[in-house]
Amino acid sequence: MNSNLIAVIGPTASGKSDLAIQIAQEIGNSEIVSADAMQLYRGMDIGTAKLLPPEQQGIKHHLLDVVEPTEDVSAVQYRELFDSAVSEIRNEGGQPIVAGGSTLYLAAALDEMHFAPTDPEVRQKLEMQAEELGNLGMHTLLKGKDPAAAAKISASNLRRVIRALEVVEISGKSFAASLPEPTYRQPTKQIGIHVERDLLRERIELRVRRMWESGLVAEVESLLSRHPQLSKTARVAIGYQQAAAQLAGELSEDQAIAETIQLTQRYAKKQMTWFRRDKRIHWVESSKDPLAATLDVIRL
RNA sequence: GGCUCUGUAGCUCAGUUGGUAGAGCGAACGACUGAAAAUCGUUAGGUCACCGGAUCGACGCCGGUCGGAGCCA
Repeated sequence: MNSNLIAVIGPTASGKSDLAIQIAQEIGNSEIVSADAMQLYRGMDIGTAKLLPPEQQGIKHHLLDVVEPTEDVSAVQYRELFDSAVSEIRNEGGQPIVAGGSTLYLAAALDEMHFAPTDPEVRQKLEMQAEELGNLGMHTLLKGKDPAAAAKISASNLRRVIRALEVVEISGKSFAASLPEPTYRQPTKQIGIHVERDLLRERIELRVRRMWESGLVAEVESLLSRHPQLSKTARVAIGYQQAAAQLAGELSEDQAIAETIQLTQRYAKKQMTWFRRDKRIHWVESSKDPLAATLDVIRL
């Protein structure tokens, strides 16, 4: 058909996984590459809405269950995983279909992004320094070393201030605090699934309730018994924090579910804010035969 | 029936001795370059339950009406 990379993106619960499978079945000879920060983790299935093998309809899926939940995966590491998955598929003459909603991972995988290097020691040093100097002190420090970055980053956003200082210290160069116009690394068709707001809210609520019915709490219990210390990323997975709080008796089941629904709604909204900026995305309406609309875009 | 407490933003609540109101959460919008399901910013919401009174002036004082909660009969 063509050699374009196909990417299905959209907010949580918009139906990316299903649409990706349908596209794969329609096109044939296709494999799916997940772009989901949490589905990377082994043992985190229910709460990440991961498709289990029987649900994968015989379509091969990549980048599910590839790291332990005690590990962090940076955007650059994700890109490496992504590149090897894509070339593996291409080497066999297959069509890769990307599906996922982790915005920074998608950008790293699909776009030209030049990430400055990182150094755990430098960062740790800065984090300790931040405890003494506070947000304002760190921001002042950044102003001295990299005024351009300081002007773009709010003093209250300590995380980004520290990262900027880290980059300046390691590379001696200014931290690029603004996102560039995105450019694909290779020819790509991005399909965005748009779901009408109220409908998405309902879907999220339903999905979260089903997670509890399907045993998310038990999954979290067993996950934590194997890995008491989850990685920084895995630890903050929506639903997992709440199920853990329920296990600890800090939240009732109703509260845990309600909080998870709430956080998921906010997450979906944040994803949409990010995606809206990308004018290259071809949006398809979830309620209007998205598969047909997608095939039209792909065949263009 | 009596006594006490209570009615302020969608929700939970702050509001000093009277000068027409704030926070957190939520919502909408946005930023985002090695943690991204992260981190952070902006904005919009209130005839302060209702009616009357005293006062130059009431969310705040007085009286009443209607809702809540608790205790005692």
